[in-house]
Amino acid sequence: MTNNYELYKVFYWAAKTGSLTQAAKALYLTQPSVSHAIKQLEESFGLTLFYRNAKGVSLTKDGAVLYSYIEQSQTLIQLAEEKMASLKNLDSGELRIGGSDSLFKHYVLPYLEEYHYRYPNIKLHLNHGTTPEVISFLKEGRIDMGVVRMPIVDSQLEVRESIQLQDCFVAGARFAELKDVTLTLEMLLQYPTILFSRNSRARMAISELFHSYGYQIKPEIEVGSVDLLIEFARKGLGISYVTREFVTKELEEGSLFEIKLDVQLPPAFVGIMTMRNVPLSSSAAKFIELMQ
Amino acid sequence: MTNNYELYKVFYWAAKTGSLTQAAKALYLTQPSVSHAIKQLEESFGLTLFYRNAKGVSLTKDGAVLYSYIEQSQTLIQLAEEKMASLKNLDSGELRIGGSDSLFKHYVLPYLEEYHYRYPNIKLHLNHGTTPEVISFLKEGRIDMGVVRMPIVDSQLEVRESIQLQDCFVAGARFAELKDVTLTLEMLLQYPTILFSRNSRARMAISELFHSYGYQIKPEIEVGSVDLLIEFARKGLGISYVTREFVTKELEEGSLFEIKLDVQLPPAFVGIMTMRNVPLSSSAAKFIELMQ
DNA sequence: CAGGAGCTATAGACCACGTCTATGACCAAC
DNA sequence: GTTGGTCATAGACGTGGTCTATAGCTCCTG
Repeated sequence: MTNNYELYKVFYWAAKTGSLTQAAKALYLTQPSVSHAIKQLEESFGLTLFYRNAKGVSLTKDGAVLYSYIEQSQTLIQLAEEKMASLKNLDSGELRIGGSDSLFKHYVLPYLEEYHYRYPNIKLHLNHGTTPEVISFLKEGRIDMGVVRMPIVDSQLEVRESIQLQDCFVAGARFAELKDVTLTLEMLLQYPTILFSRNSRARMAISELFHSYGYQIKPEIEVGSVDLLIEFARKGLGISYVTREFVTKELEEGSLFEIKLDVQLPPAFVGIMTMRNVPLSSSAAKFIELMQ
Repeated sequence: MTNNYELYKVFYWAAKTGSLTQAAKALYLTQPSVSHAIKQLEESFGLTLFYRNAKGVSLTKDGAVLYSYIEQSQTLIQLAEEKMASLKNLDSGELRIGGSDSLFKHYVLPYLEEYHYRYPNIKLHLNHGTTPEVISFLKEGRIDMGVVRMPIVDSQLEVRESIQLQDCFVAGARFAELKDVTLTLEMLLQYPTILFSRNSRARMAISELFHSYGYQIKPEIEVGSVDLLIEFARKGLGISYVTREFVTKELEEGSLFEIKLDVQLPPAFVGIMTMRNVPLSSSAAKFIELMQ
């Protein structure tokens, strides 16, 4: 018993409308096609499904039994098709993004607001973690995309380069004497520094820079969040290494100022990671489109 | 959005087995056909349904949503097909018969026993009524077949002639003097007679017979059931007009004897009625086959 | 009662499309 | 590197689903 399921669609409409002619219209077929289809079903079961009357058809006992199953089945398919359409045009679905707290707060958030405004029925899931954590989230399929600092070298990942960030050292009023001075790395090391504690891209980048000049940077204070980096610098606890774009407000209002150095600190790029060879969900594709 | 539902069957198996190749085997297709089918579905939705891995396929988020609907839908269809098969081979279903009490008791019952023994899962419904009532049951679709006395003249009905019955007059010990006598109709009328009260075929037939000879038969007693006809005759309340085949036991044991007449009483036939132009249910077809 | 307007069934022709074979590309494991 | 598994692609083939045309039936109506 392995029927062409298409026949059930015909059966459903014939039973529902009580007329082969009406069913044909609903299915954009001709009446003989419907008649033929019903006959096929009947022959495959060895049962009569419809009484043929002068004014249409009506279900036999056996046909009514079949209908009770097929009706539900068809309804489910119709619901499925509607659901697929709503997923397609982002009337439902979800978007799962991984990244660091600071990038979320300072970079992704505005886009998320716009996205949520446009597609209010897409559920948003944000998973924060370090770059390696985000990468494994991605590989495990727990997120659709990750927003992290470049460079990323992983052949399984596809990385879209996004905005450029410039890290820098900033200090508050306590170190006002450094405002108009250009420091060397060596001079900087005389002051207490505050670095991000976790094994982040930014931390690694600055350590390497000092190392390449023969120095080693040992922070006075290590903190676990970008907000604390900023806060501690403002309070005068030391000189913080932060992303300039994330302290625009403080720099403008003067609560922090940037330390000028005689070396160029390396720029950083934000990358939007997705799995190579894994198709994007429409929600994720739309979000990436929005960010670019 | 009007898809070929056949594609959902392919999708179901692909998702269920996690492999296009396995799905192809389950459906007796080739792998490229399955691949093509899935692609069609994906294009029709504008969504990706599967991740293609080296060792098979796995559902995307969208695909998983679709599967949650389609799985149920397919299960229903499979249940429907099983149910149809069980209806076909009489593992389930019902049989609704209409007829008179006496015919049920003396004629249909043995067949019903055999039928029920062979097909214990077929539910039996017996509806008793007069011939016109049974005919309207049939026309209303409340029964599958009717067992009544002939003749039936109705172009909507198909009537299969069944066994022949012979009505006759019987009496008990009280009228022992009539045992070896052959009576004329006129002589018979001297005795008290007991007839069936309802407007039955048998009653009509005997009234007509007397009428055609210029007499009129007025029963001493009218009773509402065949059992009472027999009982009253045995008790000596009169001469009952009954169907000979229904009193075989009493005739054999001698509690009743048949009155010989000088005229031939008309024979009666039992007819099995079904609706012409309305297909028989398999349960009814089987029962009729059993009776013949 | 004849004729029309529904309905479904049947016959036969046709061509799209679903299926096939053959092959390619890719990946993982040995 | 080789082998054996996966899915994707290309192109050919032929069947089966669809069509048109028509018949047959029932009911309704003038």
